[in-house]
Amino acid sequence: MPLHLVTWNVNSVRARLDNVLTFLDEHEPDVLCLQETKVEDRLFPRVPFMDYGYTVTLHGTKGYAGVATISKSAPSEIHCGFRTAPEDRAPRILNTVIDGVRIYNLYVPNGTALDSDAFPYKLEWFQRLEAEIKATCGAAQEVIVTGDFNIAPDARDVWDLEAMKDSLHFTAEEHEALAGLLSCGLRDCFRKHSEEAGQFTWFDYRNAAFQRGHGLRIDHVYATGGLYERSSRVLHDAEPRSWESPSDHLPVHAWFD
DNA sequence: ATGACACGCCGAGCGTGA
Repeated sequence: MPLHLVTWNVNSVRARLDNVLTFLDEHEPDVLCLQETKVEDRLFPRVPFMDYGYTVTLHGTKGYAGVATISKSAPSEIHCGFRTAPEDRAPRILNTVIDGVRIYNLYVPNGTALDSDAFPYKLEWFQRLEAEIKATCGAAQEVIVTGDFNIAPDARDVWDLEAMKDSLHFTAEEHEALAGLLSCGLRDCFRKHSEEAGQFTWFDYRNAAFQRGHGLRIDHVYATGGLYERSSRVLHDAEPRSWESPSDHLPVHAWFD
């Protein structure tokens, strides 16, 4: 069964509602994984999504972080956050099974600054997720892990290598944490189709970064073996960036045959 | 570049993002 999945950090679903609905109407993906919804579940604008025929699955809180998985088929299984205690300090993980595929929709902690306590939290967060996903990946079920990873994997994924060296989103510790998470057989669908450098998914609002091509590739789609083989195309969609009041992230499409 | 820009927050600057 073919699958068209999109991941998009929308930087507030309410501030971006018109953009998101326009996008949904235009592309009709099977699954839309949103991050940074910045709204508690009872105030999420579910109705317009339901009017488009989608099921809305939420894990949010007031004002910051938050994830939502919008899907044509209703999930057969839903887990919010880590599956083992203690609870995460923010809503960042929505783990659903949709049409037989387990989909982890992630908003990875930013890390804030290397000398802040948010940085070790980011690294520990990856270790917890790795332990959880390793228990799943071994099973027969195919897995997609997608979302805003807040890590640029390698030199091709940053606009200024010198400036990014040893800085947040591009440290050896973060690269190790990401490698650990992926070591159970998750592979980068974008890199299946392109070795090109400078293909970014995030551009700072400041300093005309988008116009200058100053960005990072931090929004990713990873898949296990069978699904990775079925990955036919990945697209960083620049069109919504030209709309009024855009998100600082592009939506990333992933098609599976 | 301690910069910029944008979000939500019981309402004005501030924390946060990347």
